[in-house]
Amino acid sequence: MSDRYQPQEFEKKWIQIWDKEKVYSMGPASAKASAGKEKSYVLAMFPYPSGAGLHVGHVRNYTGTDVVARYFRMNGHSVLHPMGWDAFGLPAENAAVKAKKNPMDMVPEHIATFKKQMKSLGFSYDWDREFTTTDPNYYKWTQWLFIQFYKMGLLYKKNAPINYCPKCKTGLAEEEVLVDGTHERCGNKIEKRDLPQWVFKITKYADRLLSDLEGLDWPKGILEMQRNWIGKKEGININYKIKGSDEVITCFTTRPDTNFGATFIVIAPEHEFVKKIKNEDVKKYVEETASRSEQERLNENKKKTGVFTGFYAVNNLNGKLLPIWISDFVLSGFGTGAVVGVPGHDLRDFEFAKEFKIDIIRVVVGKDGDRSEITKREQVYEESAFAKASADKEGTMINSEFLDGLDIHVATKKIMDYFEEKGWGKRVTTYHLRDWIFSRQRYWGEPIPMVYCETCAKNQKSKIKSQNLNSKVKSNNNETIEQLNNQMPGWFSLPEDQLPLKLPYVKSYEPTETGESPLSVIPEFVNTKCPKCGGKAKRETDTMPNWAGSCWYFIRFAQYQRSKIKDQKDEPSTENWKMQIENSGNLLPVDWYLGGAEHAVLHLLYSRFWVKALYDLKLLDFKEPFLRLRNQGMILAEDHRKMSKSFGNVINPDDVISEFGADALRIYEMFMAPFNQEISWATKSLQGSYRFVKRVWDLYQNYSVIPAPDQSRGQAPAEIQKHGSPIKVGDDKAEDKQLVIKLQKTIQKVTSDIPEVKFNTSIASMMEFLNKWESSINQKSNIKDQNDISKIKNNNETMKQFNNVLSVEHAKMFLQILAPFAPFMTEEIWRNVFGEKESIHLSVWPTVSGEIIEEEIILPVQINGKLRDTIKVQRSNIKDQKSIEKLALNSEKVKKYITSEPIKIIYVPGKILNFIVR
RNA sequence: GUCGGGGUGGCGAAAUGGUAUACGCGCAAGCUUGAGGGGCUUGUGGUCGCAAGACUGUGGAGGUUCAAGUCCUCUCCCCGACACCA
Repeated sequence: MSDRYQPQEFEKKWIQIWDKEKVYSMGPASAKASAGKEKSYVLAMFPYPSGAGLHVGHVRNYTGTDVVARYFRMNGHSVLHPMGWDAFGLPAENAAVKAKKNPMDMVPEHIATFKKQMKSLGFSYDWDREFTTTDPNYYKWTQWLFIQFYKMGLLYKKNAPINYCPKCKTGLAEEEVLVDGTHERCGNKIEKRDLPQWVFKITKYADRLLSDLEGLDWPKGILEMQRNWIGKKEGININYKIKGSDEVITCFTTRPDTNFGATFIVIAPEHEFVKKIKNEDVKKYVEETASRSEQERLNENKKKTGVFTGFYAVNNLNGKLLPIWISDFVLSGFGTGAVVGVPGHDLRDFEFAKEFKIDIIRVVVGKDGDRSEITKREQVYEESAFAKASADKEGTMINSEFLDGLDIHVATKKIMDYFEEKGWGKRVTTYHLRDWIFSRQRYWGEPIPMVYCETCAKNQKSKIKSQNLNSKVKSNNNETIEQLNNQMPGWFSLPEDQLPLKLPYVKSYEPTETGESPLSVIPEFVNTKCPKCGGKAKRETDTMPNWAGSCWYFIRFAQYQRSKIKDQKDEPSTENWKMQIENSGNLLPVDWYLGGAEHAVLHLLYSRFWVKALYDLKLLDFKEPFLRLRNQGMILAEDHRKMSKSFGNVINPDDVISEFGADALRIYEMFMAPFNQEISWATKSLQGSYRFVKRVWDLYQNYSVIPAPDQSRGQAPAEIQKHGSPIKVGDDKAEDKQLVIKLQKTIQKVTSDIPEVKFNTSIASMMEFLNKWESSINQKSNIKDQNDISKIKNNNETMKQFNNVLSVEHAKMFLQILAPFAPFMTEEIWRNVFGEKESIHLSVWPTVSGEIIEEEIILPVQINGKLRDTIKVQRSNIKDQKSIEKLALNSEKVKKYITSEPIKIIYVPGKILNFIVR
């Protein structure tokens, strides 16, 4: 009698045994890596441990990652598969505010829940390496890194606009601002306020962040999003003299080829030149636009607004006067904040010209014979005046004197050269990427390890003044720490031995009235000694954003070995950092990084930036953190909406596990759809996976009650087991050959699918094998009446012969390829049914030797490309076209369609036979 | 608007240019009566037909090829990201 499948009973047991046996701990990495093994660093984006516990979406991501990790582990790689907690940041703080607790107290509780859930799912993490970003032992290093970046000149402090809610009197994070520009809590309009902020010079790395994308094995879409975010544009700054003034307006354009078509200039309301205009209309317009939020401007979208300044600029090319306008459609933050209007070939310029009745001149015509020229005034404001030709990035120049007849790309180059020769313009590269505001006026983050000393600031300032009399401080990208200090007089980083700068445990930590950090009202925190003069000084009270901890956590997993290397020093210093990297056994960088696409830009960009900076500091010897990236698709609720408490449609993994077991949940989530695809939960489909798991279980239970009938088929020799014996057909006469061939194919399929992240088809192929295995048993038992199968299955004596269809050795191989997906059940069978001493998860992945030996193949036969019949062909015969043709022509179905001598016969060996008849 | 990803049964989905719909769900019939989302067997794209079988079929229209879901051209629709970036 089969033992019933009761996963709840044995899953708990294996969690404990795996922990005890340290099955998934890699131990000191340096030792293992030096053993000449290939390494695989397999990482899932670590979670923010919320109070809600693990989501089935987490389960999907972590299971996929776990399958990959287990696969490489069984394939002999040295696998690093860690887990930790990203616990700083706004969500945690908000949750704590709501619960009226300190996040410091809540985080450990949440982590405990997450960890318990992860263990119940059987993820093969090396828990020896676990840490949370909120642990001072971790963030002392985050702070240390901040200091290194500061010292290399990557961090500076300046006034920058932050989101501020006047009603709540507090600074806000981007995430708290809704799309319509209101505060998510009170619904009030958000203002921008200038407050001093720490800013990261990420723009210095823009080019490298862009070009290094080349070598990454990432989803195309993510690469494209990063490229767009960096937004490199090559163009030219053209200087226009203002008539009757000494002033010059510089416009950035990527399309100087159209410059003969320029009819106006527009500057942003924030442009420098605006301040010099004394004109009531201008003043009014600028005030109006300032009072409207960026969102409002966008919402009013279609209609262009603007005001004429009364000034004209001169187009150097033809001496034409260009009226200078002010409009909020020109962004002060991009390019030079001034645009030359070419309404014939830019949609926005066109709309503007239409609105204010400005001339439209066409200077590019399409290649498709569209040669209409706009000359007549009446035509000018017709839609047709806007020529798509140049927007489509191809066309030929007209009305442009020496450019006439040239292709636009040739013309662009030529006129750029011309502008530069004449000294009217200069080629420039601009980026969409901005420097990264790194300050948060919030409690729940890493304190920024900087101190401000007023006394030193005064001294420094006077010193700079005297210095400046002699030599000017050059501002370039290679500032020394002294030069930097001169730019930020009075600011000092904490000495290394003062790290960690701990976040104080306090009762009240809610945002303050002034928009300053809550830490600023804690005197014990603020007041300190100046690291330089020893006098009174004040600490920086801003904290780091939640990105800080996740920027380098993957490095920490590899380098930090806590109990493993007892003498490992962990006090932040360059020496200790380098020592820890050396001891990390070349596990870095990350080989497989799996997670949601929502981090396409920010987290992935910031991490890449830090790694490059660390490379420049010679603290790392690689330039990219994540070599391979794969996205997991979201799981929606059964009703196709997002899972949410308020909808009441949340599936809790704990409930699923207690009902179906962790293996069934894992199999289902891997089988439900391709890994990267969004999918709705379906409990019905989960049952199908449960059924599969159960059927596998039942089949193997029959082995448990029968001692291996034949010693030679029992335990494979230990040697072979160690090195993974190749599967062979025909060793065992009793076996079903066709079934063994199917097993070979299944092993091949799963082996090639897992590294391609094709978990769904892996499982499908194993299901196919199971179907075949069962039907083979049915066949062998000569069951005529299918209804009796269940009766017979309960009879041990009858079952004995059924087992003969697959040898113990082969039955174990199937178990092995299933093991990454269903770790609990396979382990239970591996040890209890087959009596193995060591975990199946440390066993060696089965291999398939040589070609698959298939005696017969089924060959489709077509007539005129239409399938008419299939014929069985001996594999040995496969290259003999003549005999195969003959065989095909024996078929009645084929004969029927061949009424005359075939004109042509196409034969692709083993694939297809196609007769072409008239 | 720009970029990216997609359109295949009732549903989730498979298919190095070579038997379209594997695998799973659902459904139907039969069996098993331990029928409170239990098990087993068989069937299941559409149309016509008692059947054998025939025709048709991967959003649409063309094309390349002995052969197209797959390659090329055009087009329609859906999803995601960015968006007045000059």
